[in-house]
Amino acid sequence: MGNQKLYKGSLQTIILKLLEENDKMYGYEITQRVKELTNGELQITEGALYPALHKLEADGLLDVEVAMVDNRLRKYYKLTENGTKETVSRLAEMEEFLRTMQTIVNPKFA
Amino acid sequence: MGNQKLYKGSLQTIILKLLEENDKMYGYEITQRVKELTNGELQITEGALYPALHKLEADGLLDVEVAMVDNRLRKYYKLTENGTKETVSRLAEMEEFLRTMQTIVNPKFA
DNA sequence: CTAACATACATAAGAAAATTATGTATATAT
DNA sequence: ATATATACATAATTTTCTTATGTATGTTAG
Repeated sequence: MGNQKLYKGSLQTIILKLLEENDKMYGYEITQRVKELTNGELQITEGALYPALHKLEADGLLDVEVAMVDNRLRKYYKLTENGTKETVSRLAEMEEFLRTMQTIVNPKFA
Repeated sequence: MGNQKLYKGSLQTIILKLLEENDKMYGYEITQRVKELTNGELQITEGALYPALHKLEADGLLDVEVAMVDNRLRKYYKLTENGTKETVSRLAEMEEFLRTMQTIVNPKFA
């Protein structure tokens, strides 16, 4: 993903959040949406993205559905029931984390 | 450190920030201050802390000064000139990261 | 008085999650 | 004809942590 190591550990949560909003998305689409959302700040690399998607699928949080569009392969991912539950708790953890980090780096606004 | 992988990548920045505020601190003190600041949310482990301090020192961002207090060894760390500069840019990156993550997980409040 | 807990350092083995590089293939624009 | 975009993938390596272990002293509770 991006250049900074700070994002390490948050990729799965980002993917889950996007799928919560968009019902189904394919890998390349996710990279583009993130780039767009963050004004280019965060560039998810393929070497990080695809293994992450495969892991989420293996863990039963995502289902995959293959499609051919314009003669190109696409793998659409969507949240499973379990994935939807897990997304809620991952987002809660993320918000807790963000609050905690704010407290540390900017105690005045905590 | 804590149990969540979200903190991965942020330990160095946390250490630098505390040293910016406190002039000089020793390892154990850092773990306690962080625990205190975060109401126990973030527990920095020794296996993460000491290698991080050694790396910051090796990179020329920290100076170390050994002391004996109550018959126990303490290694006081403080920012070098370079460390002070680096802290400013690391904190800027951290705030950018926090804003970006907020944008992603909570678009309404971006 | 002794066992647990706190203080204070350290390192080594292993796991997790990325980066970087590479590979395949099609479509479009210069 | 070449570069760029779309779309997937994996392998080698690096970074950063977790977990476990080791040394040593001081304090507190049963």
